[in-house]
Amino acid sequence: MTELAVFGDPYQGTRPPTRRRGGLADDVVLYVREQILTGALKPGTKIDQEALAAALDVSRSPIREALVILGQEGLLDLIPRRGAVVADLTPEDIVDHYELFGVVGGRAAAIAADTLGEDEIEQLRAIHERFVDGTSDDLSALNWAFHRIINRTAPRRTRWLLRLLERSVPADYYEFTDGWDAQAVQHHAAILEAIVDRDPDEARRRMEHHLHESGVAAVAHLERQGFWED
Amino acid sequence: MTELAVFGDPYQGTRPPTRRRGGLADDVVLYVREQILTGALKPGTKIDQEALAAALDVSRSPIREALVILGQEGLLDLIPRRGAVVADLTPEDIVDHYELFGVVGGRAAAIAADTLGEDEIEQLRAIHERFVDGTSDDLSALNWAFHRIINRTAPRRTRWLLRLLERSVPADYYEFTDGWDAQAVQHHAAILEAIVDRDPDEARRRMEHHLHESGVAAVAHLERQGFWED
DNA sequence: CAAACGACCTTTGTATACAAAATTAAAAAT
DNA sequence: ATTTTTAATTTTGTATACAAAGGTCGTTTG
Repeated sequence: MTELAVFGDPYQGTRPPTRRRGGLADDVVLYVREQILTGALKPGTKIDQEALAAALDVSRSPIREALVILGQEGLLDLIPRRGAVVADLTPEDIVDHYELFGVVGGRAAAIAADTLGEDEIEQLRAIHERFVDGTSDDLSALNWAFHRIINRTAPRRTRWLLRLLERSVPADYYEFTDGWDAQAVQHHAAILEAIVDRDPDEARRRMEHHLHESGVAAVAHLERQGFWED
Repeated sequence: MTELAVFGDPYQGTRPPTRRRGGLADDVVLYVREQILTGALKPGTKIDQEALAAALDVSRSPIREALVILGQEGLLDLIPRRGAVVADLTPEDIVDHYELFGVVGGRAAAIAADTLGEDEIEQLRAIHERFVDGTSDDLSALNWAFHRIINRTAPRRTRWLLRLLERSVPADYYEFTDGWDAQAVQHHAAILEAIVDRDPDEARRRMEHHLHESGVAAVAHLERQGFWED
């Protein structure tokens, strides 16, 4: 894909940015995170640096940097001098995480209700329309775009935390849960309404509710997938 | 200090644990974070890995791991292939950060109001008494102990986030602000009351308010210290 | 037979070495 | 004189080498 192709992309700004390629450590993070969040790496499993390095065909340097990042995200427990272990990730953790997502995202929604420009509200409405419509092939991208418009008005530190919370949890999975889209449409509609009404408190409550339910859906989905089997 | 001394320590559990010594990277993190949060390292300053390594007399390996951690904390901007730069830290960032602390700590307080055992409430009251009294030499430790009892009942992920938020912000400074202790006593009393009343919603509101005011105090203190001069 | 000790092996943490990108400085061209 | 190009230098990212702590397993000792 060339740089120029972006200008013709109808999804402009409705999609997570294709991460500007950093170093090998980023790749390792992506790989290991995926392994953990899909359940391929079970809690308690020790990460052998040398083995991982060999498997991904890189040296231990980027491996170690990746482990530090995943440790900061809470996905690994880093015990000095005895290595990294996959952290527990119980249903309670998932629910808790989405609840946190809720209070932080709720804050963003409240701010959005206060500060979003009319033009941005119009964008939000347009995206929501397409989401309701459901004919779009990429509902996940539309969902992301909806939240993005709300979140990007939040102050810097709040945006930072939202990005952090977004990364370190199973996502993009529950979105295909049966009936989830219908529920999400309802939630989004309610949030949009509160924002249009310039009602920050209601926007916050509804965003909290939305993310709480998303957490429940995520747990249900993971359970169905056998994430906690064996 | 020997291990055994702990058993005779009257401050048992009222003090942040003296970090179990990890690797050199931890030391570097502590050092650089201190430099940033005291204003010695101004936003925009580039971190020269080699120079830092030389200054701290370690190799670049632990330096790089430290920079990754500080990047995750949002104190550094890590730009691939061109190094680490001290991130902006405006008054708005500080306020925002404490506001986030508020919503997360508020959640913890709400949970505490619901789930704290009578014995723990008694501990909380005892600590608060000593805090009110003010004769203790270490008000900061008592303040920390108060919050700790509340926070440790929170679920795992919430505790993780609280620790993260606690680290990456100027703290322990505003505590010596003129009049802050008096205000904190008021706030703590109100929070304690809500917990005793088993009123989660009020506990949350009051904790949010407490941390909001703490943020304002922190900014005022930093401004007075000339943190944003030059 | 169980617990404790110790030699051996493995794995982590740190330092150093090397390759490639980015920055700087100098030279050439407009 | 200013801008562009190109060569030299610095600095990052990655790989490898080395030292020390941790773990293992067999032996010894009570």
